[in-house]
Amino acid sequence: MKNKVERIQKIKEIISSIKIESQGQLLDILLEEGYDLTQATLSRDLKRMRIAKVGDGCGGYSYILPGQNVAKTLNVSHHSPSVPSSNWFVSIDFSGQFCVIKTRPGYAGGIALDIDAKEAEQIMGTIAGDDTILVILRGGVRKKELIEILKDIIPVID
Amino acid sequence: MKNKVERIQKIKEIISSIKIESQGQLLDILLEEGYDLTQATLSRDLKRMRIAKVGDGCGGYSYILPGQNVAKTLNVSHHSPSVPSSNWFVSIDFSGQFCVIKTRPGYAGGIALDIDAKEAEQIMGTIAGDDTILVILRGGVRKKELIEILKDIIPVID
DNA sequence: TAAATTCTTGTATATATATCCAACATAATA
DNA sequence: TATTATGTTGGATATATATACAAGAATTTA
Repeated sequence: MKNKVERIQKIKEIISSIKIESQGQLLDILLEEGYDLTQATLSRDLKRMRIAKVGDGCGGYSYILPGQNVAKTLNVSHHSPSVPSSNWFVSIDFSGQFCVIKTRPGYAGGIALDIDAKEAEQIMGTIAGDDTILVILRGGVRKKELIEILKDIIPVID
Repeated sequence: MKNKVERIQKIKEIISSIKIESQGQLLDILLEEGYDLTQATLSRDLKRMRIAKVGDGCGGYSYILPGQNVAKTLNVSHHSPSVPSSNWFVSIDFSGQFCVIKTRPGYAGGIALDIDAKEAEQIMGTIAGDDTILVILRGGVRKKELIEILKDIIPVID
């Protein structure tokens, strides 16, 4: 099956570049890209590839590659029209006066600028690496307050 | 709900000690242990805990904690941790929930990837510059715990 | 305390995912 | 080549998992 090798590669590529929330979503993208397969096959592929589905900390789910943090930058075709607008988002976590937002590789800096631009008094500052943003909050600021501030940057937040 | 905290702890315990293949199996164990809950609640717990279901490589599935490494299908660390003389390492410091690792110029990014790849639940995230890595820990994580996680990467640590 | 708000949960159900079976393809062996 | 074994897939379906909703705790606020 010549097609299978290619398909597996493509799945990796997609999952490492945009946020996938279900097999159905991934299937749609693959079909649009011209691959011919069914959900049954996709399920088998994901099992063999050891791709995992986990909560994203934000009310949704996300499929992740084993060791996805070892990020290789791919030349990805972003022409899929069904890609959600928040395709950079990976996860969000809170701990004390900090919030850590994980993004797809390369997005952290840009998103941090957006957050800074809101000039919210509750936010003391942000530090961004390549795929992680640290948001430092002023004392006593609650999780909910920050979510309120971020909700138009992270649309899927709940 | 006083019970919830305990239950969450128990779930971690079970998943880290025996192989769980489905929520149903985990649910049965919890019920036997005297916990009173339904599949719906368990599903929510697992989502919040970011526990993932992945193929086990042997025809089945396995639930894993965020800290447990999924065996990667490919690619290994470039600068082998087994090399005793870690010429990149400069210093390590702890302060509250932060750990700052200094490296020789240019190494920080690569080492940070290795730290991320461990997917340790105690680590909330890392941010790397050129010669400095900031490791952000979850609340209550002790210095000793982090050292245990890092000892593969920083061989000289004690 | 009362009222309002925010959690937590179970039931019932919707949705998502895995797998049985049969068909066909591919590869290996005689 | 013929035969056998192994692998891949889709369709249908079974199974597993997620969630809307409502009820009742727990927590906060007035």
